[in-house]
Amino acid sequence: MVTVHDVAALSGVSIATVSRTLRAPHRVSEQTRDRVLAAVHELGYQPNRAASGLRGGRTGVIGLVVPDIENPYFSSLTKGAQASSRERGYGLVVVDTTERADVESAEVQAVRPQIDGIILASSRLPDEQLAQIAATTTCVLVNRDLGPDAPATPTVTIDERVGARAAVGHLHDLGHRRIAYIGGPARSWSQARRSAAIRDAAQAYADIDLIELSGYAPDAEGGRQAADAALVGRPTAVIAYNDLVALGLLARWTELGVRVPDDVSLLGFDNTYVAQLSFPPLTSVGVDLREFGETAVGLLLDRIAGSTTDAADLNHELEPKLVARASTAAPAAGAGE
Amino acid sequence: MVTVHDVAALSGVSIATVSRTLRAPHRVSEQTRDRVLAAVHELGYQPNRAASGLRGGRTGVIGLVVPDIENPYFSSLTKGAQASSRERGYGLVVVDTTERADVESAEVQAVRPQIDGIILASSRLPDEQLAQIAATTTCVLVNRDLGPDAPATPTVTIDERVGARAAVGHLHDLGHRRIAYIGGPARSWSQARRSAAIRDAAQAYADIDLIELSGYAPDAEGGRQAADAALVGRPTAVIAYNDLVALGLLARWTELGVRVPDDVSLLGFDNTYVAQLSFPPLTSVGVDLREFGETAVGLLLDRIAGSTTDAADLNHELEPKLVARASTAAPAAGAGE
DNA sequence: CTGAAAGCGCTAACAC
DNA sequence: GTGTTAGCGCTTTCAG
Repeated sequence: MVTVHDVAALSGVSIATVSRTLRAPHRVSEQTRDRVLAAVHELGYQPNRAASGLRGGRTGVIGLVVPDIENPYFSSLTKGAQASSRERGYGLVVVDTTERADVESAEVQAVRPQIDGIILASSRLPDEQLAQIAATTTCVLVNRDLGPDAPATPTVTIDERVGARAAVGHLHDLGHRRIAYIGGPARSWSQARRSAAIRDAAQAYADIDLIELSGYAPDAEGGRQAADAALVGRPTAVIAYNDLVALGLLARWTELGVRVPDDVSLLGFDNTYVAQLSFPPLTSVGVDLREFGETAVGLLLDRIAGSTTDAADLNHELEPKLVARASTAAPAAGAGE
Repeated sequence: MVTVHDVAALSGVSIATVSRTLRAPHRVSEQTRDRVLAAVHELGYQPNRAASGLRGGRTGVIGLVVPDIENPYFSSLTKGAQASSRERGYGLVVVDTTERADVESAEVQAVRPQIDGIILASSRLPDEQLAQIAATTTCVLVNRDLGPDAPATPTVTIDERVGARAAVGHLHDLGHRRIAYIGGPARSWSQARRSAAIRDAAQAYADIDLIELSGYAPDAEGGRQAADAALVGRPTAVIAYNDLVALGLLARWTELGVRVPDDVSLLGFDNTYVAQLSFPPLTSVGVDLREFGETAVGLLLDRIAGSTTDAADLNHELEPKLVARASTAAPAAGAGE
């Protein structure tokens, strides 16, 4: 392992100068700088982040905590976060909590000493515990907030109302009037917001009948489970809690001979890459997930860099877009009568 | 931040005893141990891994480098690795190289000082560079080797011959005699092994005609591109390089009115979770990917713990299994004549 | 502009 | 068994 001492020896300066050359180049004469940099290059010197963090307080590493890295939603988000933290010279440690609050809590405690800040995505932690972490750590919340009376914590969320309006509007434009919504887990923060938004969006149209179901697992299996119930009210279009649920619905329907979009239109949420994998490809509403990850990292890093703790732009709400694909079309004439 | 000093003060011992209580409990009297542990608990003390690594040489962190975390293959592998390293008390830092050798090289250099070892999955690095890393770092190679004359490096690979035999045998059992293989990128290490294995497996049957194509991108888009060419020789079954390619084939075929498995059977590789998302669900050949990740971590950690550098069991070759789903069936009577 | 020196939190000799 | 002490590699005063 090559250290500052090696570089110092080779370039004939003290270790302090080596450190300065790297951290504050303007405080070193140009010719020493060149000599040091040459030595750094020649030896392939790599500052030891652990040591530098120990002394300087900053570790150069941030954490990203997700419930399930296997979920395409979070893997795309992670990819964006990774790219953007690398670009800004930070390391990223990713933690998969396997959806468990206890694991999340333990892991956050464990990584805290070695990071400058943390991004908690779709945290499963109860409000008080989350508030406590937010109060003692530089952190950014993704897909989650703490209510108005909680300590000011930056959040990045999705504007569900915009998404719901896009979804419902798209279906209405196509001519759909009976629409079913297959909701996710009853206690989920996102499900609560999403279903409320869809209800509101539907109410804006006097002629839309909305059939609401909920409580399904937010994955393909949940979709399969919901496949029969979804069609009970004879909707001409179904909105699924997310793409995975939509894919489950689609698979089971195809098995049963129900055709999409001929018999029923199908629309997913989140716009994950799996929406493009099926046939027909899924119309889906969501933000660019990599960008989502990048935004969260940007917010956190700005905070760490210590710019203004401007309470004004603490909450970033991203606007989802609808990506129309073949799974939605006009209802068959005479359907849903 | 709470340190050893705080714990020492609260429990009325020296910092050395605190450290000992945590690292070598048997070297401390039972009653002091209890006192220290109580203090640790009360203060919520978390050892600072950076500091401990700096002094002790071991950081308690390992690295996992993957080409693309968004790819279901690697996200499942990562999930397994994460679970197993957590279980053994190690932190895991995941690096996504975005398939670029230069990024991989730079990132490996950057994380090296802060980790005890590294897992390189499907490395894009040229042999010499990889050999150089392997020589200077405790590492484990996944889906890649260095040839027989290279420095001894532990490897976890998939036994492609077993997989190919399972795939071809399954199709032969169903009655298929004309089989097409849609290969991946020409220069890929896995593609080279996989196509050779399939060729060998097919040759074991005198009555099988194998049609080989290759050079397609290893994703759904590659599959869509290959959809027409795949059917040119009128095969009754098609084996795809991986599940993503299979899904691309399936989507495009469905679009064209070609039915799976009625018109043609389809079989994927890797057994990623996306194989269960389509309709029909994909028959696929592969190992349990989480287990794959766990195995790699286990190997690395055994190595770090410093057990025998037994050259004997350096190369772990996992046996893939075929998971039969609805995408494969007997060929239609009179097909492929 | 540069060097000497103090210490970040921790572990591993080495004394007692 | 337990405490004292010397650093790990680095940054950062403080002198010069």
